[in-house]
Amino acid sequence: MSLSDQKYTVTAALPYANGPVHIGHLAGVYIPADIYVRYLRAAQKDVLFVCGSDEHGVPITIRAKKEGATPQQIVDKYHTLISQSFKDFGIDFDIYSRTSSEEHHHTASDFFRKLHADGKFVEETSDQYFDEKNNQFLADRYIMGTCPKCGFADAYGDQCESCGTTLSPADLINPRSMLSGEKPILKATKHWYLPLNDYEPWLKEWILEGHKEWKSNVYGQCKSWIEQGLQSRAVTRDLEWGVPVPVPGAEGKVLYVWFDAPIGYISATKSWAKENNKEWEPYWKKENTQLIHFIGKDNIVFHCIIFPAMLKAHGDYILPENVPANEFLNLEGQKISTSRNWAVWLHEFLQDLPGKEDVLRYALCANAPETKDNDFTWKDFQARNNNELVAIFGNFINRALVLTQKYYEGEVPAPAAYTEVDEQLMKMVEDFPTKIGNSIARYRFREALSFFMDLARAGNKYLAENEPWKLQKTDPERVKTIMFVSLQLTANLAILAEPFLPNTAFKLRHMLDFYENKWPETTRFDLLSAGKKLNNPVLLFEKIEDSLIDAQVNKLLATKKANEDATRPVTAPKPETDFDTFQQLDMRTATIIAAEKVKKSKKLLKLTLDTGIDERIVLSGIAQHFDPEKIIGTQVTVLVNLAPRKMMGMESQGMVLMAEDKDGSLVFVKPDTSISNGSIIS
RNA sequence: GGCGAGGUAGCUCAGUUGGUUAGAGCGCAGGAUUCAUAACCCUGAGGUCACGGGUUCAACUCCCGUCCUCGCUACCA
Repeated sequence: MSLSDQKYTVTAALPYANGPVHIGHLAGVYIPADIYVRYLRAAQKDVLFVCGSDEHGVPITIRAKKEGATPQQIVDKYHTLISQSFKDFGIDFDIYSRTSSEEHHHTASDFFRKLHADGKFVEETSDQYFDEKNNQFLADRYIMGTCPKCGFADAYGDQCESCGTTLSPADLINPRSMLSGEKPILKATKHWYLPLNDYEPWLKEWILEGHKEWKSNVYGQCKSWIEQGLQSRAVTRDLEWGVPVPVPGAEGKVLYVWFDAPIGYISATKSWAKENNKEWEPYWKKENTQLIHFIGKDNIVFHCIIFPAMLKAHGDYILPENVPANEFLNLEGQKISTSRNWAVWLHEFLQDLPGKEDVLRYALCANAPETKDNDFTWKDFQARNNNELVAIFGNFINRALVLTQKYYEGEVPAPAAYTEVDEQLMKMVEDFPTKIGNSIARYRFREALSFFMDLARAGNKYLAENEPWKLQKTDPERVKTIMFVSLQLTANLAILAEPFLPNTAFKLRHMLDFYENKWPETTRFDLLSAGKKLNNPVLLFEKIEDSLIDAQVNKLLATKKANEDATRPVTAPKPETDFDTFQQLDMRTATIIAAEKVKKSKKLLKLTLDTGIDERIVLSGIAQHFDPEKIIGTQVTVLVNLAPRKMMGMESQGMVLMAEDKDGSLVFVKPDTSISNGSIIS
C-alpha cells in the first residue's frame, strides 16, 4: 500500500455527554464524515478520523445534581452509551476519546498556557452573581428567577424554558441561586478573554477571500459574524467541573467548554498516536495536511471563527481546509428535541431494528440536510428500503448471483468476445468510480449515493435488455458473456458500496469471495476471473413490512401523547405567602381599547387599557398568540400597581394576566361576564 | 428586530459561472416481461421554479421589495 505524503485529519463534532445520539446527529455529522473517511481510505489516503465525548460544561453539572450523581458518573454513563452505539452502528472512528481524559486535560492546559504566555489573552474583571452561602460564583444556568418576558417564575439565567427567550442573568427579576435558594450578590471576578476582534482582518482574508468554496450556509454565516464585528469571548468560567485554568490566581476557575472542546480533537489524536505507536503532530502541524471538520449548523461559528482563531493564536497548528456543516433534520415534521424525547435514538434503533444499520445509513444519506433542513419519516425509511435498496441494488445483485448459480453452479463463466451492447454498457459506466469519488470529495453525499444507485440501475437494465434467461436456450455462449459482465458489475458495486453501506459491502464481498477494496479510477471488468467459485447468495436486504414501521410510528405517537399529557412538569407551588402580601396586589378588570404591534419586536403588543381608574399603556409579550385587531374590546384582568418598566423604549404600566396551557398557548384571565372596568379582584 | 440559509412536480430533493421544450428518485397511470424479494425494464401525466416589481435579446439563475420556514443573535412584562 503506497501512501502519498498528503494526510487528512477528519473530525466529527464531539457529542455532548448528557444524552444519547439521535438520527439528526447521524444525518448531519457522523454519516457524512464516515462516508468521507471510508472513501479516502479506499482511495489509499492517509486519513485519521477522530471524535470523542464533550464532557464538560454547566448542563452536565446540573444534570448530575438533579440525579444525585457526580458529573463524572453522568459523563461515564453517556460516554459508554454513545461510544458503544457508534461502534455498533459502524461509524469507524480511529479513536473515540473524551474530554475528561488526562490526555485532554494536559493538552488543553498546555494550549491555554501557551496562549497565556504569549500574551494572547486579555484579563478582565467584571461583576457576576455570587452565592454567599455556598461561597461560589454562579454559572448562568445556576441562577433562577422570574422571566422578564413571560413572568415564568423558574427561568434560568441563560434562557427561559417557558417562552424560549434567551436571557442573561442580569435580566432576571428576583434572581435566586439554585444552590442555596438565596438571593445572589454581584461580585467582581477575573476572567481571560480571547480578543477575537484582533483576528478580524486575518479572518476576512482567510475565509472571505480564501475560502469562497465553502458551503453557502457556512460561508454566509461566517461573513455575517465577521462583518458584524467580533467581540472578545471569555475563555474561562467560575466552575468546578472542567479543565482547571492552569495559571496562578485562577483557583476555582475552569476553561470555558467551547475553548476546551475543540482542543478535544487534538487530544484525541494524541491518545490515538500513543495507543498505536504513531506520531500525532503530522496530523495537526504539517503544512499540507488537510483538516476537515464535520459539524451541524449550530456549530459553525465555533469551528470557523473561534477555534481557527485559537489555532492561529497558538501558531503551531494548521487551519481547517473545510468545514462542511449540514443543516438540521426534522422527524415526522417536527424539530428533533432531546428534552421532549422527540427523536429516534441510535441505541434504540439498534435494538429495535437489528441488522438494519445500512438501511438507516442509506435513508439518512439519501435525505441528508445538505442544503436545507430536511424531514425524516418512517414511511420514507420504508420506501427507501423497499423501493431502492431491495428493488434496485439488492435485486440486481440477487439476479446476477442466482442466475450464476443456476447456470454455472456458482462459477464465474468465461466470456466470449464483447458485443456492441457490452461495450456500450462498459463505456457508460466507465467513469462512475471517479464521479462518485468526486462527489464525495466535494461533500455531495446525496449525489454520490444516487450515482451509486444509477450503477445498479444500469445493471438491471443490462439484464432486462439482454434477457439471458431467454438466450440460455438458444445461445448459451452469449449468456456466458452477459453473466460475466453482470458479475463484474457486482464486484464493482462491492467496492463502491463500502463508504455508504459498509455492512452490506462486507456481505457482498463474502458472497463474491472478493476482497479487493482499492477505489478504482474506472469501472473494471476483470475483477472476478473466469472459473472463480462464488459463495451461495443470500439476500442483502429484506422488505420492511408495514407492521415494523407502524411500531416505530406508534412509539413516536406515544411520545407525543406523553408530551401533551404530562410534559411541562406542573410547576412546583411557590412558597407560601401571607394575606397581607396578597392584598398588596391591586388587580382590576379593564378593557382593551386599542392594540398594536410594537415595531421591531416579535412578541410585544402595545395595549391601551381602560382600567376604570385611567387609561394606560401596557406592553404584553403576546404578539405571537393574538391578532391585535381581534382583541380590541376584550375585557381582561390587569395588575395595576406593578412598578412601570421600560421595554423597547416604551413604558409599560402594569401587566395583563394570562394563563398558559400545556401546549404553550395563552388565554386571557378574564371575568366570565362583562363587568364594569376598574372592579377590584380579590 | 438584525444577520445567515432555504422556499423548484403529490412527496423528498438536484439545478455549478443567466442561454434552446426546468431535472432525478419515490408516488401515480399505462405497457412489456418473468431470471429476480409482485422485484426489474419501457412510456406517460404532473411545475406561472413562494409572491410583486426591475435589469437583459434572454432570468429558477442577477437587483429591489413582500410573505413563509429554519438557524444565530437581540434592551422585548
